[in-house]
Amino acid sequence: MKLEDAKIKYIHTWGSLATSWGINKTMAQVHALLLVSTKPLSADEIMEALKISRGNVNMNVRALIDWGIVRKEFVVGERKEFFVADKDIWELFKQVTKERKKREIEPVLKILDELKSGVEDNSEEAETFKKVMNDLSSVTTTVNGILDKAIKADEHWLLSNFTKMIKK
Amino acid sequence: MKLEDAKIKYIHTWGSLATSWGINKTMAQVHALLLVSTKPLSADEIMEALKISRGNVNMNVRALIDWGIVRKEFVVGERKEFFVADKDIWELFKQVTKERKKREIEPVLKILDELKSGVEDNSEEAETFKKVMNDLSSVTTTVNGILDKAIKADEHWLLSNFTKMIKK
DNA sequence: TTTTATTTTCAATAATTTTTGAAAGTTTCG
DNA sequence: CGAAACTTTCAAAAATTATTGAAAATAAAA
Repeated sequence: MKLEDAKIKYIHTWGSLATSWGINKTMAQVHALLLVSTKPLSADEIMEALKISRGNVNMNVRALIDWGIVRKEFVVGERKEFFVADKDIWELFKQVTKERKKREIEPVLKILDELKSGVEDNSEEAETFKKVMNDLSSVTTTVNGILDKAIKADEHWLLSNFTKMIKK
Repeated sequence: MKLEDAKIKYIHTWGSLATSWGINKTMAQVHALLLVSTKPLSADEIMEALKISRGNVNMNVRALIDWGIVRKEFVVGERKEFFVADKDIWELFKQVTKERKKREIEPVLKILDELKSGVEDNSEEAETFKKVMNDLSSVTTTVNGILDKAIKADEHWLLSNFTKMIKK
């Protein structure tokens, strides 16, 4: 396969992966483009490469910066802004996990905790409900804690712990 | 809080959580409704509770059955079908993980593997690309393996391993 | 300061996804 | 078998989400 075709295939794949996880397709594609680029890219270059508008590039680049997975890079002799994505994939994974945890897990956990304790009723039915809320909260808290640990870990840690687990 | 209000709040919360993870809102709400119901529900009851059409109920209930988290239950003296969701939340978590892994992780892993080995080019640029694909594949494979382990585990296992990890 | 380059915003538009509802299909019962 | 009860399908409509593009804002250069 030709390098350019492989890059395009990767960018497409990343776009659909994002869609299936509730993330904007273009946002993922801009990130993918930067990730496989050997040099910082300007808004114009991103527009050209992905055939999207300036406004779209701007919004998605800002979102990526907000997620902490893309940053501005100054290029000598250039007035416009250039962007890069770090190539450390383990860091990328941790950062994405951290953001999703903050945005999409923790607020739900908060509501579950309210629900498990906020119902006064003591009927059989209410107890069943509270049990379900409690179990949802418990599993979610456990997963959340594991993700926390992963966020702080280095890749080697994860791999070695994983290997130990497997062997048990 | 009144039990009915708490149920409604939970159903709404689950719907938006689903949306943010790329899952149909109604599908999640039907599941949430069944999860907090103390008895099997018919299509008519689901329509009434969520104020949605028969077609919508049918499609989403089928999808939930396909995901393995809802099943039909026969009710004596009734001709129509009734549905239930198992209340074992750890099992639910494992089943959802299993399905998402199969649907949304493994196909991507396959493509990454093609990309990391399918580029003939040996330029500096091509090597950078292959390195990125390789790292993506490696992190994804590790995570996939951990999920595999979780799917096979019981809740106690996860909790105890997690506790051990934390202490290190 | 004025001009020019560049970035940002956001209302309008387009694309995508979800839902409806009625017709067709199926199953059960008399 | 034929009718009634129930389920499924899917084209059209509605709702949601994403994108455009031009005007406004900002920043740098002259």
